[in-house]
Amino acid sequence: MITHRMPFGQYALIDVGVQQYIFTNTKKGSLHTRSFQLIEHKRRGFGVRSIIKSEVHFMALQHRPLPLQSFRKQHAQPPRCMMQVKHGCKIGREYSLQFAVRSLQCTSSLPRKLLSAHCKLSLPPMSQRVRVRFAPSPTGGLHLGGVRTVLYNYLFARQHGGDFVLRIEDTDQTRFVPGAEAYILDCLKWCGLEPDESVVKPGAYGPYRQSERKEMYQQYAHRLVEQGDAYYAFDTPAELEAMREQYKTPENPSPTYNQQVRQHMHNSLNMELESARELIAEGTPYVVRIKMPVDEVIGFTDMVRGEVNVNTSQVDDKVLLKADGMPTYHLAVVVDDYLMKITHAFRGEEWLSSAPVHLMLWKKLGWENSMPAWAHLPLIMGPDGAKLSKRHGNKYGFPIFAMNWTDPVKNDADSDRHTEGFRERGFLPEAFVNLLALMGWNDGSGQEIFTLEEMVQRFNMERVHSAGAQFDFEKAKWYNHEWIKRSTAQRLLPEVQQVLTQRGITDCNEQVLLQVIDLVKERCTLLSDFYEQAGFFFQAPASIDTDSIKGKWNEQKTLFFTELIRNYELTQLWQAADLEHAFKEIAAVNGVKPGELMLPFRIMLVGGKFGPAVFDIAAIIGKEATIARIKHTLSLL
RNA sequence: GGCUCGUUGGUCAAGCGGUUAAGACGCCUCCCUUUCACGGAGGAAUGACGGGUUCGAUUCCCGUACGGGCUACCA
Repeated sequence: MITHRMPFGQYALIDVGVQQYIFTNTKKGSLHTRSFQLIEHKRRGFGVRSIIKSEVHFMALQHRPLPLQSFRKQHAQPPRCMMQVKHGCKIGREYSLQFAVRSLQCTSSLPRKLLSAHCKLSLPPMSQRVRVRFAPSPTGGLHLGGVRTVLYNYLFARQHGGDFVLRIEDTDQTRFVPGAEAYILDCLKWCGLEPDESVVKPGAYGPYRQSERKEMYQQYAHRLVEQGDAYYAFDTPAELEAMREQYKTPENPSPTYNQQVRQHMHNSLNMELESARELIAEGTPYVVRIKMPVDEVIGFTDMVRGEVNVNTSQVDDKVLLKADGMPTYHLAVVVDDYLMKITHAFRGEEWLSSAPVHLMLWKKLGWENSMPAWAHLPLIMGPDGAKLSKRHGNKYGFPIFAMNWTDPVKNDADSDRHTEGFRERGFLPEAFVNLLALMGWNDGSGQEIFTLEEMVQRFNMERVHSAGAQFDFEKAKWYNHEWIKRSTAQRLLPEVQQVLTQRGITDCNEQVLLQVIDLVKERCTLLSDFYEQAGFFFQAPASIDTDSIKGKWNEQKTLFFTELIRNYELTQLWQAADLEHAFKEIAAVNGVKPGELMLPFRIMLVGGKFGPAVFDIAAIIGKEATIARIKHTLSLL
């Protein structure tokens, strides 16, 4: 018989006779539906196998973070639900336990590394006001993945009644691109994802540009040096290059400034701190690097990936403060997230491997209790499976950026100076945001079309995938098509007007246009399609597909159309039904099947084999245009 | 190479130990439609591999393979 203990936060402490185990769940989700990892055990006398079919009781999950120590103090509270060990087994040097909770079953195993002291949760208490941030660097266009990150931030913030802040990460002076910041703001505006706080709408936590917060970072960098958690390094770029060359081997193609290497470099670790200060006083350029501890395991609970643990020995000593006095991303995110009271940090998976550095900083700066919950979002890939980049757009012919972007630094000779955006390609912002949301998230119901409001309602981090998704432009177009079909003519009006204007169709009656939009919208996948589908209502077609008529043309048909012209010229009735009636009557008189006449008539009016019902078209374009177009085509045959 | 994350049809994906393995995009066939589209009905196509646990594994565990990411005084 196994006595029970209970989990707090994510821990389940289980007494197994004389053995004591502590479990923590390894994945997102609640305790009874996820797997657990046995993270600490004391073996006394008998193996896991002997507890097969024993019973374990434990407490229900409480969504409250708790350090291991305090957990231990409190574990005497009464259990709330039962867990039954179903079986245990040994795999190599590891153990696997399987147990059932109520009717559900879970499996756990002993991890390879015993991670006893590192099971602190990173979920902040939800009583705190939720604050999230998107922190782009203004170095160019805003691409898909960026917008998706914004979207998830936005949805999460709205859903929890929190704040969404936009922070500009412009710490790299060398990569400054004029206009990029304003462009990002414009993109967010177009998408309808406007931040609550930003450079143009400051809140209580400004400034919102990192370059304007320069001094703040320095004090923390120096504090870390004081504490011995960071150090000054005087290595020149050439020396660093030499170091890389020196340590480079086929097995280790990219050596890092790590725990071994730092002992041989020009830094304050290898001299008296005073001498280092003197060097600095003399004006020697220096950087501050973090001193990663030797052989500690550092881990956190990622909202999408579960437990992530890394040994600090594998992490290099990243630069925190650059020689120009600016912080690197690593220092800046931590300091700013802390100062801006960020509760949840969403970013792309490309950041996962530097998370240990950030974690260490939170810890060493003494802010561990305010650390945000992390969520590393899956990457969006190109058709070839690699992280989506501008390159893919060029190669496969689809946009990557939200809106057109012209790089002011490049000149016209550069082929990639101009990059096309989804907006200019003819996407509706509603569709763009919708399709992005579904790259990595779904609500489980099978629904694919969501309004922003619906997404705010349904969004749930627990349903965010951990695997990357390949971007499929065909599917993206489908979303747009769906949105165009579902939108009212009134909603589409401004965009359609713009498309037509750009193509030189400037004076169209608004009422007529609304009618036309409803008639043709189901044929438009991109907004630009409205030119082909609606343009002929306002302008005679530029070219007529006479080849499709000529084959079956004959004198009889010419006679029919001349008679039709005569009839239409005289009639006062110009409704679609009237026109059709007259058309069929004349066909019958001439002994021609209407079916053979409809296609030529359509081609005369629209130029090709497409468009809505012919008589609807004739009714809208009016008597004059209808007759003129028939005559024009007749002259070509 | 090291570390790390991932792996259900061509693509997006549901599923949380027992299913004929949803649905969507794309593709194909048919119907509707005197054009194109919309709509409707069908179809082909899926759990990387090897072990383990279990009465039973797509689902839990381990390993291998493959893919991604990171490996800058860039973010």
